[in-house]
Amino acid sequence: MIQTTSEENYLKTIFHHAGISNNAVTTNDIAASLGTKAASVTEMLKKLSAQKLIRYKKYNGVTLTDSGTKQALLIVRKHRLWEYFLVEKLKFSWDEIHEVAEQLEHIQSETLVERLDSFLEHPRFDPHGDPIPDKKGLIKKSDSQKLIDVTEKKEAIVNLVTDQPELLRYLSKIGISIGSKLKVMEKNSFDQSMLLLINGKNKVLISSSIANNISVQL
Amino acid sequence: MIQTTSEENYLKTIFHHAGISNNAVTTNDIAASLGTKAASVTEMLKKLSAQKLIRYKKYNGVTLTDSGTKQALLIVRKHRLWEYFLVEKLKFSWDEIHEVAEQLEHIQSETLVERLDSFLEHPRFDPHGDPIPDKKGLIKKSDSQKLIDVTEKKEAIVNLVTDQPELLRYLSKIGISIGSKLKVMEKNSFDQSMLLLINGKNKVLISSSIANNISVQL
DNA sequence: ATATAAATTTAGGCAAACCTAAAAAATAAT
DNA sequence: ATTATTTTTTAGGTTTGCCTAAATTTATAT
Repeated sequence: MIQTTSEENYLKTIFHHAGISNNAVTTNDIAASLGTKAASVTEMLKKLSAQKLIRYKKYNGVTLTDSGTKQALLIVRKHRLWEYFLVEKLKFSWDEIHEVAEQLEHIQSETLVERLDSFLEHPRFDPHGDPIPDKKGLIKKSDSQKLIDVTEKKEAIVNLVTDQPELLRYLSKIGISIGSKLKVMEKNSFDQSMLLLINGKNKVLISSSIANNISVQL
Repeated sequence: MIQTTSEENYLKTIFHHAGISNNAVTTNDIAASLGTKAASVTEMLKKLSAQKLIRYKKYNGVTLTDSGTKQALLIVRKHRLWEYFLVEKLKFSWDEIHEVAEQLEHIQSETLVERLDSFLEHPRFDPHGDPIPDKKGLIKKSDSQKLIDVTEKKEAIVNLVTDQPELLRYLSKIGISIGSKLKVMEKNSFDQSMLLLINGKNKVLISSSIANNISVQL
């Protein structure tokens, strides 16, 4: 059940592209992320599929199975723990850590990960603010935060909206309600407006005052 | 100038077999250590030779070049620093560390090694008591110790012998003088006698009273 | 010194993970 | 709806690091 480094990288990439809602991911997207060619991706998808880590149907993109998701989350856990270690203990700045963590995340030793976690006193977020899954691959729900504070490229789920009927009406019109999945596509620094992708479908631009009134969790 | 993991393992193995005095190492010995077959070793020796990391002449064994030795020492440095980390910080017992350190030593990042070294406050010996080379690949000479205290399988260089003329005569007869390279082949626990390999050539058994009067450094 | 044994190298193959180029399927555009 | 475009897959190739079996070289033993 141990994956090769390459298989792990594919799982991780699929996981990151699929987002929380485990959307189907395309061959080309994977190739682009990994810097490989589509043909190589197809080959690997067959291998991962044979291991039941992904659901793969020709020409149809892939989704992670539960088992695949768990594997991916454990790799993410390792990656983020090492990032935390590099910043907190070795005093790396957080733009130096990615390359090294990419290597460290593939070290195979459950003991190592758990001892590292203890040594670091069970951090819940990595230096980029991303949550660190626990040893079972579960991400503890983060406390909710204002949408306006969500970083670019992050996905979040709508949690609460203030009960101003006018705002609620507007939000429902553009397709935002509790439980909606939002991805922050762009944040415009001059006016704090945000371009959102709603439920993976529609793009909408919202003003900072609206973003300020939507509460989400990652 | 960056090696593959496999190349690094070959260099390290050659280094460990060659000992301080850089003796020629045989194809079969390398194969046995690495759990590969002789044919695979031959193949790799050609690659390392092409990179001028070893001197290789068919049927003649190999020795490390200066460049190869330096590479090997840097890998050893990483290995031992990680071992120290695992024991001192992550509370591994020292029989659990080898497998993990074997993986960690191949992480490619000079910055990582140097920051780790600082974080650990520049340890000079790993948990097995082996010296940790510095960033230039130099092993600081350890303080001299009595031959009787040297661990089995370790190599040491004769440093000082007490000036008892009788002892000196005896030692010179069996081929031991200042600068001789000794490898401790066996230590007999019942009488503390030691079987030594002198300068990689002759085997000699010495009693504990003699071993007690020879000072060496690793 | 010659035969036997052991060590080493060569030759030919295999699996993993990549590639290019061509074929097939799905999507988009007129 | 049919063509054009894009995406994906298939069909060979390449490289790295390993393998087995056979050939060669070196070492050992009578």
